[in-house]
Amino acid sequence: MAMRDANDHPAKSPGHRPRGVSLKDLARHLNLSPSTISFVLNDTPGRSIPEPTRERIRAAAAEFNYKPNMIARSLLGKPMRSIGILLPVLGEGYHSQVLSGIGDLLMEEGYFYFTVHHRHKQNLITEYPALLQARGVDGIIAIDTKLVDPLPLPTVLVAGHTTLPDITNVVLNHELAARLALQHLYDLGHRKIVFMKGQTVSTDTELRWAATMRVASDLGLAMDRRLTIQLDKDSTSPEISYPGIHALLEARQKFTAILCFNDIAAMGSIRALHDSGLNVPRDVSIIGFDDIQSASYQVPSLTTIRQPLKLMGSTAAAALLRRLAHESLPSLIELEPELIVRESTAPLRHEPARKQTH
Amino acid sequence: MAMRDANDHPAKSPGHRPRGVSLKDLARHLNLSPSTISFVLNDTPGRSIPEPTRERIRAAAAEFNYKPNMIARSLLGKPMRSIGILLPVLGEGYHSQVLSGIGDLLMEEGYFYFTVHHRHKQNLITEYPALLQARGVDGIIAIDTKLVDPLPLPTVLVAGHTTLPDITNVVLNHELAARLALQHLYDLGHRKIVFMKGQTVSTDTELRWAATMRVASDLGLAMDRRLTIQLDKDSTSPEISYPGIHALLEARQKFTAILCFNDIAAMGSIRALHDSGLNVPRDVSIIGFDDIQSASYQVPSLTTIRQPLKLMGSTAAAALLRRLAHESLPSLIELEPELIVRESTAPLRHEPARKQTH
DNA sequence: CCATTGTAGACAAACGTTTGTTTCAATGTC
DNA sequence: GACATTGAAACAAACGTTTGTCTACAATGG
Repeated sequence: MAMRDANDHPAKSPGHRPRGVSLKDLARHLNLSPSTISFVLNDTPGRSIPEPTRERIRAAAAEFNYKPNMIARSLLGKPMRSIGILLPVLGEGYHSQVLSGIGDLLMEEGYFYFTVHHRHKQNLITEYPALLQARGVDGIIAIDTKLVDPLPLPTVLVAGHTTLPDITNVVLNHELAARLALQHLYDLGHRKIVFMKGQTVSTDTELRWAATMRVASDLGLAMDRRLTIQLDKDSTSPEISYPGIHALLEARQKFTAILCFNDIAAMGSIRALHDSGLNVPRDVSIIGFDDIQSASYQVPSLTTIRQPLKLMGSTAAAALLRRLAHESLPSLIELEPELIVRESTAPLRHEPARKQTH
Repeated sequence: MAMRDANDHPAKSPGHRPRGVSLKDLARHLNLSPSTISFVLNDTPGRSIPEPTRERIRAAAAEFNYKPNMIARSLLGKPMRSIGILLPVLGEGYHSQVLSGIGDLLMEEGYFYFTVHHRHKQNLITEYPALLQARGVDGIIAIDTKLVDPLPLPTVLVAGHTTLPDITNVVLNHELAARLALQHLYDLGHRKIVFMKGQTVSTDTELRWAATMRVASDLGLAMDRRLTIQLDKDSTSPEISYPGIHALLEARQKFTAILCFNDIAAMGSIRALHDSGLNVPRDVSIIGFDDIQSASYQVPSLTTIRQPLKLMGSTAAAALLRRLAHESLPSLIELEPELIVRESTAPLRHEPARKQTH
């Protein structure tokens, strides 16, 4: 049962990294060569090993909980079965949900993954892929990340919108998203709508804005520059939308609805309105974007455009695995948003609106 | 500038894993031996290499963006500078915040990490460490995970409460947490308090419950079995507390405050009360636990016991790195909670409470 | 002038796998 | 009985590093 010889200290020479049982250990124990064991454990075709020997080997492998060292294996060019995920920031919300979708699928398929956050810093974005490669990842998934150079490894982007060759993008149908949101507000009677533009670091910002503009003009909705909020703080906390809403109220702008860039901003907006004595949805309708987990448990719960975030994650992961298996892939995979109507939107009241805000 | 010879296809034989520039490539280019380059790049002491040569090597390394292959290096027993993180589930809330604290510190120190979720399944918990080891991690951090066997690698636990030898636990001072929460409710005049016990899978459940019992008895608060909610669904969504609250209302129990197991449950509780026509904090005071990011942006915002989650994460990570550097560590690191008073708690009203709930 | 020392490197082994090739005995064929 | 075939396994090279040892040459000292 004792695997190692008596004089074979578990922690060896200077570089004493704890290591599991090796093929060699097993070989010594079975009086076989490492290669024979490798053949059996990998079911390598074209090698004749009699069944009794195979049994003996498999039994010993199970007994000593032998796991092949992926590191040695990958040095030979075999896949390491681990991948790298690049994202702007850890924590709640959008990235977290996508990550969760990726993680579920990868673990199911027996892949492990590194998570790497770069806070949109360009030097980190360019540096990390090589460091991941040095750790043996087979491929990379980048979420909401602006890639400039092509990566040295198979890559799939979530919300990436790049035209780099050989890269698959998993994106939302922003045109439909904008249509669902604006049509909903329009049908409720809203005409004075505040538009919120995302932070410039976010890769979705431009596409979504353009789509929103197009749909607004289709519906004959006026685009009033003064009813536009530009998010700037690179934060994942609801305070991002606080200053913008506050400025609007200060300037005594009239509006009856806000189309928020995401649910976090929607939460902040509700809070800001609430703090100024305005009620959602009585005085102002709010529509969010993403449908993060807490959106349905807010008071009021958020009407929002659901992005299938987990699905986007798992789709991206599945795409990368297919690419690793040398299947060919489309360069664009578009997923459909969905309007989720909850409490934060309501029909326009026709009584003369609020007057005093503070 | 072209690094490889003409006949040296970038994608070689069958096992064509894309690989970066190797020491050998560099050696060929510089007409030096790999070892010499290794000496220079690692500043190995006791080797005499003249400055001009050193410069030449460093220049070439920079030019070709050479990064040492950690995999080959780790095969020799050197640290791989990556670690494995074990946690129950991805997504929002507690784990996510701790993870964020760990991730920040690790990346700052140039470490990479695998994230592995096991959904409290015992077979996965026992299996994953060996698979992480096979991928070369130097150590493991486990969050809210019930370990049974000692791991083959240096380990730090967050909210682990194990007495396994050689393991450092990073935990909250639950005694103080319970005192802060109950004293707050007590001072507001509440005596009929609902206690909520966490899911049995959560490692914090027992300690927190025991501490709560002790403090309650210190304050002379009655423990009414009928005013106890046992969470059971293993979920991170607010619905976990919905059934419990609902049952309480059905049974027409009288209570004026709820001490929730975490903020998620608090959100669900507020929602459940709200749906039954009860207002928080007017009719019932709610106190949460954790202070997750969205706690302050709820309406009403949550009074809660803040766990320094990010700090717990970074503390655990720092501890692991110290252990990897062979420094000795205490087996317990206790961090202090903090009472955050917001809108969800209020003084007890003395008018006869609500009567009809539906 | 020859022995000693020091300098600037090259060389080789090792880590744990995979895999193409070789070995050796037993069996089968003429 | 000589020879080819096959079965079962060992052997060896390779992957990209690190590191202990070795070599070639120049400079120094007496």
